[in-house]
Amino acid sequence: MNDQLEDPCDGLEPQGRVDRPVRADAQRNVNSLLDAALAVFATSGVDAPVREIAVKAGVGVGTLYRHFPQRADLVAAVFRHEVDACADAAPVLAAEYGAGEALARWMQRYADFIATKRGLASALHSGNPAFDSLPAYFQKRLVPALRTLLDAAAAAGEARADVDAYELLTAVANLCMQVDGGCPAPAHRMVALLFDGLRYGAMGSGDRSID
Amino acid sequence: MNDQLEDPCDGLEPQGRVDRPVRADAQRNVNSLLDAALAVFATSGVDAPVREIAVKAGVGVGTLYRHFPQRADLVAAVFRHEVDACADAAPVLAAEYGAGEALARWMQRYADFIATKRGLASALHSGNPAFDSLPAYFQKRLVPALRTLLDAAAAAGEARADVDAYELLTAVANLCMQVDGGCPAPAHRMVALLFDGLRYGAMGSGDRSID
DNA sequence: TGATTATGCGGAACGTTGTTCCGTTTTGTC
DNA sequence: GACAAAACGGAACAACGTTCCGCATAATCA
Repeated sequence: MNDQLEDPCDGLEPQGRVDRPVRADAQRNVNSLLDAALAVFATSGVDAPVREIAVKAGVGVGTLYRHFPQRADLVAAVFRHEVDACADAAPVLAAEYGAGEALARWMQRYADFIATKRGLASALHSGNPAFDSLPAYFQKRLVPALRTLLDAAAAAGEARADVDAYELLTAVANLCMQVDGGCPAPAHRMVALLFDGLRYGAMGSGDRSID
Repeated sequence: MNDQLEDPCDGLEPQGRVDRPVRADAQRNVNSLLDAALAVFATSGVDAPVREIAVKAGVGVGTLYRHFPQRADLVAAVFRHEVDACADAAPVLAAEYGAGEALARWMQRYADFIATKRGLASALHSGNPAFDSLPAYFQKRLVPALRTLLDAAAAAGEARADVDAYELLTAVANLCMQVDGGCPAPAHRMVALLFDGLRYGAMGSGDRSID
């Protein structure tokens, strides 16, 4: 797969110290909106009314539309925000735990992320151009994050070395996509099983086939 | 897979000669609505406004909602109508052509059906209970239709005998799902390729593996 | 054929949605 | 503190799905 993709995300949150600084209240409201949207999407689904999100964020709908010109832009921003949070968890876990444990914990973290994105999956395929860049962003942020953990675990002899990060990512996604309802326990068990497979492969010669 | 499923579809179109006959104008309007909805969905997608469908059918929205209490019910009815048309084409083709040719033509017919159902695929997974029975209906009508053609072609030595109807059905569906845009030519070529695979298997011993 | 009645029809009207607009408020700068 | 630019709030608009009810009409019996 190709890593030399254009970055489809910028200019939303971080330092825009060119020309004019972002006003403090604007920055605060963007954060409030992202938090509120995340909470509302989790409870009422991605089809929840924008007004509900604006109320929960304590802003008017005009403010919402100032920062996210279309509803889908807000959905996409929340998605990117979550992808970022998941990717950023990787180095934190790597610093806090051993290589194998960090990998295991991140896979569960990623599984939780996927499990809460049921409504988004169909939105992604709705043909709305606001979602066009999301798959690439997903891949660009998450594949390197997992690859780093995977390589470290392999170097420490705590995971097999012949697993592709992208394939593992989609495998876990498919695994968690099946379970319905709010209960994450079955997905957790399946992911744990998969991780044990990684661990098992590290014990032998390393060229054992996965399937 | 199990064939002893409840029939999820009845009481919509055919003879309701119990108690009271269906009024002629009502029957006519239902047909007009199904025709209009099919045309509108094809041009504007399944998200087209109900008013547009009512206008095209030459009826008021009240009439539409009398026959289809919810928008999704109309979508589901159109889907079932199309599934019926596709399934009913099988015996017609079988009577008109030789076994191999009938199978080939039906597969193309089915591919065209799938190719025009892009918007429906995401609607199916939207969680709306109006769509719950559709996958079962799809399977119940189409699997036997294909199996009959497949068996006849195998008996005539024009197709291999070791292919499961359901698997072939989903394979063609996946094949046609990939292509985007209105051009059906690539899907047709892929399906033709698949059919040649069936034919090829018939020449040898018959136990050659497909993949 | 004409009267009767259940059945069906039409489209105005309602509630909810995404989105726009503009007068007012707030923020950063001199 | 004064000023301009930026951002805010929420009423208002348009489009949608759905409901409602007065009116039309097809089937039935005389």
